[in-house]
Amino acid sequence: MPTIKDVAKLSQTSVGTVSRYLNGYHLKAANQARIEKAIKELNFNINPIARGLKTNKTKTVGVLVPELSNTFSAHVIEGMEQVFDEHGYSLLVCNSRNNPNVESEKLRLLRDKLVDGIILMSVQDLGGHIREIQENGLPIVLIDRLITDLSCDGVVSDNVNGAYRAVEVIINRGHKRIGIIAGPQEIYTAKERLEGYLRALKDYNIPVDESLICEGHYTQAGGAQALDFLWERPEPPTAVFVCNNDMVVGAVKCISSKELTIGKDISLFGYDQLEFSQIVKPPLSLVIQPIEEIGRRAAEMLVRRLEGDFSGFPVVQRLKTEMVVTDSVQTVT
Amino acid sequence: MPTIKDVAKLSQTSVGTVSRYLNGYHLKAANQARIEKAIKELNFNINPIARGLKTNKTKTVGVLVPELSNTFSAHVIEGMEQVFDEHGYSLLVCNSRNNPNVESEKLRLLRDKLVDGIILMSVQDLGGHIREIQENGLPIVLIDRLITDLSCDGVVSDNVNGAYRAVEVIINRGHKRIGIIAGPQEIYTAKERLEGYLRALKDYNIPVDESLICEGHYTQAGGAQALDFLWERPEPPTAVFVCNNDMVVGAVKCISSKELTIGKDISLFGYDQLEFSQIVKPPLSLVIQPIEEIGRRAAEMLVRRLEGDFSGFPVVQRLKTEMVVTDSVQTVT
DNA sequence: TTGTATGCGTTATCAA
DNA sequence: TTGATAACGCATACAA
Repeated sequence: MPTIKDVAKLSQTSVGTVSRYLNGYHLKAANQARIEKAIKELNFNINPIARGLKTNKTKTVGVLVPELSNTFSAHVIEGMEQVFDEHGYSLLVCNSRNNPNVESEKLRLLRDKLVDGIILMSVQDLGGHIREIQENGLPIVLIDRLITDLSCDGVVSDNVNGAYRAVEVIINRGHKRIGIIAGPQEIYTAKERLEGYLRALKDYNIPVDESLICEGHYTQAGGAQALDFLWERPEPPTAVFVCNNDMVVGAVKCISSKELTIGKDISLFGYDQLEFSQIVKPPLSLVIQPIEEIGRRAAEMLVRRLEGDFSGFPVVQRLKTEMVVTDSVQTVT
Repeated sequence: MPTIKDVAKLSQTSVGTVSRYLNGYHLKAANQARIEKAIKELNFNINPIARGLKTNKTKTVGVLVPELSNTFSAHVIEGMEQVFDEHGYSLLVCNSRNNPNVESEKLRLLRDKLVDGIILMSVQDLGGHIREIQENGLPIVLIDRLITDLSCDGVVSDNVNGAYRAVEVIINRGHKRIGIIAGPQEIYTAKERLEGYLRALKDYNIPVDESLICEGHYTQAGGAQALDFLWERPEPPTAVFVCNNDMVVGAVKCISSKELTIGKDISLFGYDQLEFSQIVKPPLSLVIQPIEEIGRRAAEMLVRRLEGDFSGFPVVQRLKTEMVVTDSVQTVT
C-alpha cells in the first residue's frame, strides 16, 4: 500500500502538500495536477487508521441493538444506513442479545474502537453505563426506547398515542371487555403502550379489569401464551390488543390452533406492519410504526451532533404511528 | 484518554513493559502488579487505532449484503455475529442496495477502512472487483451466491438439491403440470433452483413446458405477478414451486386475492422459513435453508483464514436444506 | 503556497 | 526481563 510519502516522491512535492491536497486545501495548479497523477499511478488510498490516530475521528458510528435478526432492528438499521452512507459514515453493528451486561460491554467496545458516535436501542431503563460513555464526549442517540434517568437525544414512536387510538377504535366498535397483551414492563415501549390502553379505557369510562391485562415477553411464545391465558379466563375478552409484532404472530397462531375466527369469535388489533397481515383473513388491524424513518431520523440527529451542532440537547423526537383498521375488530351492538 | 505512557509513568515502568504486559508477555510479578494497578486507576483502555497502525490489523471484518432489511440478510448476519464476537471481531456492515456499482465502491471502502477480511453476498456473477480486493491480501468469503469466474471461499446452501426434492414431492403426489416461479437468472441461487426443477422433471420423464417457467424478481411483487401470469395460462399448472421467500409472500397474496384455495385449486411449494407459513391454511410446504448456520460457517471460515490457515483454498461449503411437506401440495390421482 | 519537523498511541528492535 | 527509541501513515504548526 502506497503512502503519501510515495505520492510526494513521485509527484516531486512534499508530504505536507499531498496531505493538504487530500484535505481539500488549495494549491498551485501544477502541483495539484502532478499529485493527482501520482495518486492515480500509485493507486494510492488514504489510510483512515493513520488519519484517525491524528484526528481522533474514524468516520464510523456504532449501532447497538438487542437482536440483529428481528424485523424492527433490521429495518431501523436499513433506514439509518441510508443517511449515514450519504454523510460518509460506516456502521459498526453490535448485538447486545437483550442482555444488559453485554450492552455495557459492547458500549465500551464501541468507545474503544473509537466510533464517532453511537445509536443505541437499550435493553434496560438504567443510564449509568451510558452516561459514562457520554462523558467520554461521544454523542449518543437512543432509538425506540428512552431512559428515565438519562439526559440523551432520542427518536421514538408515539406509543401512548398509537395504543390509545387502537383501543379507541375497539371501544367505538362496541367492545367492553378489552384485553391487552402487553410487553414486559421494564421495556419502555411496553410501558407506554399499556398506558395508552389504560388512558383510553379511562377516557371512555370503561372500568379496568386487571384480569384482562396480560404481560408477556416480546416473542411469539409470549404472545401465544398470553392469548391462551386470556381466552381461558372465566369471562374472556371479546377483543384483544396485542402490543408487539412478534407477539401478534404468536397470538394469531394460538387463535388459529384453537380454530377460532378472528373478527368473529375474537377481535384482534395488532402492532407493526406484518408480512402476513394482508394474507390472514380478515386482514389484521394494526398500529404501524415508521420504523425506517426512526432509523433515518436518528441518523440525521447523530450526524448533526457529529458536525458540532448541539442545539436543543437533549432532543427527543416522537414520531406518529399510522393505523390500519379492518374487520379483525368486530362491531358489536 | 490515558495512554500507555501514562500507565508507564504511574507504574514507574516503561512503555515497552506496559506494551508487553498488554500483549500477554511474561514479566516480573512486581511490575505486573504495579501496571495492573495503574491501568485500573487510570481506567486505561488500549487504543485500537494506534495499535492498528502498527499491526495492520483492525479486528474488524466487513459484511456486504444487497439489502439490510430482508430476513435472509438479517439472520445470516445474526449468525455470523455470534462467531465473530467469540473471536473478538467487530462487524462493519455495508449495503450494496442490489447495485453492482455500489458493491464495488463499498468493497473498496471496506478495504480502505482496513478491515481484516470480508463476507460478501454479491449481486452479480462477475469477479473482477472482488479479485482486485483479494490481491490486496484480504480474505473474502462469499455467502449464498458463488461467482463463476472467481476462485474464492464460499458458504452456500444446496439449492439444486433443495429444489429437486421439492419438485420430486410434487411429482410423487401426481402432478404433471408443475409451474415454477424462478428468480432472475443472473442470481446464482435462482439459476440453481431452476436447475433442480429441471433435473427433477427430467428424471421423472415429465416434459418441460416452457410456458410454466416464469421468471420474476426476488420480491413480493415479482411473485405475485408471476403467479398471476401462470394462472392466466390457457392450461395453468396444478402446482407451483416458488423459489424465494419474498416471492412466496407475493404468490400467496395473489392466490388469496383470487379467492383460490391452496392445496385444492392450486398446490404450492415455497422456499425458506416464513413467519406465517403455519398460519396460512393449510400450512405451506417449504424448502428451508439453514440461514444462520450459513452465517456461522462463513464466519468460522473467515476466522480460519484470518488466523493464517489457508488450507484447501478455495473451500466451498454447500449446506443441506430441510423440507416441510404439508397439504399445500394436493395429492392428485 | 510550500517544505520540514513533530506527534498521535502503539509495537518492535536493540542493548543492557 | 527491561528501557530507550524508531517506526507505522497522516495532519499540522511553524518557518520559509
